[in-house]
Amino acid sequence: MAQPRPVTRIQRKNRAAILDAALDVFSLKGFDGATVDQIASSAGLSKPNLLYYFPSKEAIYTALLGELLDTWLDPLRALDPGGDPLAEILAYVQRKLEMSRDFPRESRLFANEIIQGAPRIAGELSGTLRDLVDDTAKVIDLWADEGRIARVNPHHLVFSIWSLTQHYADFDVQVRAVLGEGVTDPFPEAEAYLRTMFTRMLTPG
Amino acid sequence: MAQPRPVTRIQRKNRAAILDAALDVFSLKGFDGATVDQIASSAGLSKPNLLYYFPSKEAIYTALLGELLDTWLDPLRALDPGGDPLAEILAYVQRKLEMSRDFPRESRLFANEIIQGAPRIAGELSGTLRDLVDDTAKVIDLWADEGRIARVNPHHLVFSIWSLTQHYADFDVQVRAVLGEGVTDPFPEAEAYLRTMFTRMLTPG
DNA sequence: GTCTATAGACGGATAGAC
DNA sequence: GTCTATCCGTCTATAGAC
Repeated sequence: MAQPRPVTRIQRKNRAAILDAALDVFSLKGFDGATVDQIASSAGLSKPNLLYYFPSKEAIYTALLGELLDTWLDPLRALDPGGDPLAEILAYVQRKLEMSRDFPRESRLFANEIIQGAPRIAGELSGTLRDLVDDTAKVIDLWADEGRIARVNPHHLVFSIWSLTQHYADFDVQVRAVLGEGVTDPFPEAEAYLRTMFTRMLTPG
Repeated sequence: MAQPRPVTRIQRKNRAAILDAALDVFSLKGFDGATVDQIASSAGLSKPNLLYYFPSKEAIYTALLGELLDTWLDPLRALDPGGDPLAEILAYVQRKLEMSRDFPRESRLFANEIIQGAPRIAGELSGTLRDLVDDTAKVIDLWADEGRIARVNPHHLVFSIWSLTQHYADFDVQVRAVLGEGVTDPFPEAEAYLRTMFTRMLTPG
């Protein structure tokens, strides 16, 4: 085995700058539409220098995807089966909406990947993701069995939370165009709307 | 003025084949990720022959977008202010969901365009689209004033209908991966879920 | 670690024969 | 209308000097 190289401060800094720049470009253009030149100049590096840190465009992209998938699913993992059902679901909606507000590039990166057929994370989708959603669905069904929330299709409930919250990141341009110049931040209204929507839908009786 | 050329049957057929192939490729790869070669071979033509019908890649793309925008908004235009409020909204949801089922490529084409900053339809979004949504919002507010539906933020209601229905086209791969191999058609369940969701949310009292 | 220079493949678009 | 051949630009990636 080779000795691990000492990682200098400048290495860490450049690697981070590259991944940040790559997130900018890939999330806006998709994998095929992005170019290494755009990433390099956005990171303040020359193209060969960037390729000194990552062996290929593909390697940058998969490094990004791999790091992101886990953090992206954390809010769902945080859902507590022992908590108050409606409060737990509303908290999940809010966390997801906050991620759309604070990490829109990450949301668009995943959206691009899925729309293009998820060629690089198809395995994760039908593995990790599917298992996690199935577990969550069991919890939701149990809550409905106990009469603590109204009965809903649990898988489609999860889909609806994803689509509603991610919409404000992925379709941000459209949301702002429709709301007009007067609205500088659509998120407070979105949060109130989603809270109302899910409360009315899930309150028993 | 030049005389309009007679349009032969083969011209109409090739033009249609090109647009159909372009829809395949652009919806899957986005504008930058698509190549003229892919479109040409998918249409059964050589690259120079394709460029005999359209002057450029850009021209094919804008021709597609222009033709699609109108039909895409037709379901919203069909919403009748004189009809029963809940029935009108549920009918709109259903028409949009049917479009996701029957025209997923069109949905993905728009999704790609918006995610990438809508460089070619920004004007339409803050013009035609915004006016149409504003008119619809007034109708929804009026229905709430009259107590015929529960009060909701009308703009975000429209956003939620878009995001929930288009999700089943744009994120089709993810939906099917999560539901598993047993589910061949997610749409019947989706329709039932959305009908329940909006009925509970909009029923007054 | 970072650069200039460039290889080699592929992109959009055109010329011109048929 | 359709083809082969090709121009020219840009792409990813590498070689090699410093």
